[in-house]
Amino acid sequence: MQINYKGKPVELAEGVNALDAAKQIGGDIYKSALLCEINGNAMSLPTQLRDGDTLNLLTWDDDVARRAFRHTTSHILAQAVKRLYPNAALAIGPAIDNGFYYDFDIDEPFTPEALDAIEKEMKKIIKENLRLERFTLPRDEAIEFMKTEPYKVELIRDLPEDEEISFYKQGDFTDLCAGPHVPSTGGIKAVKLTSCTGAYWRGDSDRKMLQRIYGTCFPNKELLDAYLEMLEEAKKRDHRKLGRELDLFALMDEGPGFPFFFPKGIVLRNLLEAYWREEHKKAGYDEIRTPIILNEELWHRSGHWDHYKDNMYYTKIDDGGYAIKPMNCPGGMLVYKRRMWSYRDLPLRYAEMGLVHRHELSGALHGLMRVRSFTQDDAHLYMTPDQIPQEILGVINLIDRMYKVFGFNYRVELSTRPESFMGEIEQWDIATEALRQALESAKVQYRINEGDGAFYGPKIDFHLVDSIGRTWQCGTLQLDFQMPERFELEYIGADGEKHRPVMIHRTVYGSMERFIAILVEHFAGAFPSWLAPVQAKILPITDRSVEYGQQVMRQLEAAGIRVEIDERREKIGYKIREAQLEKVPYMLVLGDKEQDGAMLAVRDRKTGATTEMTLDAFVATVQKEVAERAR
RNA sequence: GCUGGUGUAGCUCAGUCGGUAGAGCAGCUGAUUCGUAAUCAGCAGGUCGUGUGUUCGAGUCACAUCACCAGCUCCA
Repeated sequence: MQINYKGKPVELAEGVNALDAAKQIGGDIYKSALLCEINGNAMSLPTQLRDGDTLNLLTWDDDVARRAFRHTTSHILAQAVKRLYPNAALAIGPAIDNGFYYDFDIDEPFTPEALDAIEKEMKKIIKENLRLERFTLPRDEAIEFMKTEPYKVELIRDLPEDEEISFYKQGDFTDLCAGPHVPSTGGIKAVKLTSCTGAYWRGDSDRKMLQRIYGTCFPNKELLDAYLEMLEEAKKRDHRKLGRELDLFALMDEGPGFPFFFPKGIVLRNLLEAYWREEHKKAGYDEIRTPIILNEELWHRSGHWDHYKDNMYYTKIDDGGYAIKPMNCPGGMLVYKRRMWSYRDLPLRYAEMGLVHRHELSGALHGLMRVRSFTQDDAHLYMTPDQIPQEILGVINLIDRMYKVFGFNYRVELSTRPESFMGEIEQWDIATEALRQALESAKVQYRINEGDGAFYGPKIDFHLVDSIGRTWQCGTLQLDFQMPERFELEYIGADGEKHRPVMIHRTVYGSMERFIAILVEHFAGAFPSWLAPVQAKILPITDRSVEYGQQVMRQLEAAGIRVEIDERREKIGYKIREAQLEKVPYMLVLGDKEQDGAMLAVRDRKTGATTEMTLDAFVATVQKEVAERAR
């Protein structure tokens, strides 16, 4: 028979599988192939080929193959656990980014020592080099076959009627699985179990908590070591560590989830706000500010009471009930309602740096990424229905422009109607479709996040990545027909009649706190000069140069440069080391030579190179970088 | 909130079998006046997260509680 491989015909014996074909094709591909595609479908290598098939061999470099490799390792994990804990019930064990996990229902949670033993057993299974064999069963027989595994039975019952129910068997272990897999356990050359933790069955906090084991695996030990080293490096960028080291911000025991910002942190924050105001002014926004504490009745009217009351903080003023705002929109509504509007006034774009408080679960708090008190760079846009597409696009473009200045790559998600929602389903469908069309017309790559919308409307979320690859929602764009309804917002149309405006809620940074955390990790604390809390540090070599240093400092300050001086009687090497650790972009080393020539010796933090220049030239350099927001 | 882990000086960490607490860095004092990533010496610094208990005696054991870390759930 003849198959097609890389556009060329290959002659093969009848009944040969893809693994045999790989051997016959020759070269190293046989050793590195993990998986194949037959006519475009990902399949395990031992799959029989048929005359006319198009074959593609996949290696570690292919995402699909990596996932299969990790998935096979999760089966090995399950097999090892079953050998050591025959009573453990199997739940699910998928491949994830950078590794895999498997959930078990077991009486005693796993301990770190138990993980070592399980990892040892996994290595034994790998050494046994067991072949993975696929078979299928009709639904009834599948349930009968898995009758000792209640979670598997539940999974089988939930499979669609017409779905083929397949199993993979490796030695003494068989698991319900759609596949595909690598051919045998021997291919997993490097494996490490990284952690164990509780996880709810099917992600539902009302259901039983199972025990999850996480691990990672690679086709060789070098890749595993490189990965572990990368994780160690990433930890050094952790914003919680850098925030303390660079004296920017910190969280204290006295206020869990309520961050403190120190002078340098506030410089950074103010710079971000200044840039934000500049962009928003250009984009036609006006800025407002609304109170942090508002009357309880307002929160009933907005619907927050019904959908958000467990996340809110409350207080009493005289005898009246008040709530601390968890969102800025109700206050914004009142600002809109202060007068009557004409269709000629719309769209109206009101931005607000709004400080909100939310009672997040204690276990959810995470440095500045997830706090209980944060400032949203919020805005509410009020428009006529026909202005919707253009306003959505305006927001998408604004977010894209601002993220690019920082050099961020971001991921976009369209989040649809949640289980707990306000309003009519038809309106939700219209709003969701409007967002989808805007994404399509802006040619933005996105994925759908089913059921993750806000209670008042669907949304587009913009996610940024932290130092160890976790993603965090920052920017958001939410289309809302509900609040205008609830607050009876109106404008007078061209027809002289009253109409209801449509509203968009949106943020760019998301929250100042989270954005700063991402920013710190993105730059590993070494901010570009336009954002650096201290742009230049003057390092006099001896006491003799301190006065010249102070004179330089005054001139730089007058030119608007953020500068510090290190007057301590320390050696220059020591001062440089400290300035370097503080990640100051420029160090000005000043000694007798510089003073005599009225020059500066400018040391660049990035390269360590020193350049002689005049004060004016240095000012020009920094001012140019700031103006361009150079990275 | 849930599962597991951690909590000792400002920071990073040691502390054995239960016998009354230790280092490096930072800080302070003094000396050193020095040319591109750590000068030397001395001093000071802790109710061992908090509380209760067991014990002749608790950093160490038990229970409770608070905070933090990883994950789940939730979310900007």
